[in-house]
Amino acid sequence: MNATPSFLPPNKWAKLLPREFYERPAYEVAPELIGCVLRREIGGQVLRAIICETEAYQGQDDQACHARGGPTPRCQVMFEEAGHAYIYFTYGMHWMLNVVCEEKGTPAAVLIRAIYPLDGLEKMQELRPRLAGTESWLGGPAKLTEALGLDRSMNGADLCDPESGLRVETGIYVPSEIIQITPRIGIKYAPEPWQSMHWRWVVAYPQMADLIGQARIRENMPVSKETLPLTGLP
DNA sequence: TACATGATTTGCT
DNA sequence: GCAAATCATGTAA
Repeated sequence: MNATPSFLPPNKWAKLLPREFYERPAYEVAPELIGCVLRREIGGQVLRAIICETEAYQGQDDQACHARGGPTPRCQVMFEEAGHAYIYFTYGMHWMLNVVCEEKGTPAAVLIRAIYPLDGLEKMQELRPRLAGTESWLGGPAKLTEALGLDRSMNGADLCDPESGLRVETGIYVPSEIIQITPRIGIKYAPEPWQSMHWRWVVAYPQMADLIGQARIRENMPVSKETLPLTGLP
């Protein structure tokens, strides 16, 4: 990957996505999150990245969803207010980042599977030195949580709080033609039709790089006519 | 309390 | 292309 691009416009243009954005089914939120900016503040540093890949997990009917059996200590957050982070541990070593959707009581979340770095590359490489610099070093749900320093301690974090160390901002416009829609990854245990539901949205890295170079700012998010201004930006 | 397994990554063949 | 790594979680007992 090339050096940190200064392609995106100044941070002061970014808007925090409001809670209403998340208060709908995950399969509606997931494609809308493509192109949005994930913003992390850790150790006094700001890390930013564009969301490239998402998956939707929707409701107790969805047999691939952690919440299919009702609330448990792990997935409790999915039943709570939308706009919070659901971060869980799996395979004995990996943390996964999700964004909680839907009204309280209806479990739903969007798994963030890949991001493209904008700012704070140095810090990300420090947090995740193994493959830093290679093309896909943030292309994978466990890779990005490591690079952003996300773990249990950020589970339940409010992504809509301007003071939060993890939040989501408006980003770039991504034409729907370049978004691939496929079945979800790693859920072969799930019965049909859930295993084959096309609830995964992907933009390939090279195409995302091109888009970021063009920096077409996405002015209007579908649900959020009113967005909250960001504060305290460097 | 015990046990099977996973929204994965990596390295080796 | 395949299998090991590694442990919290959930389900069963």
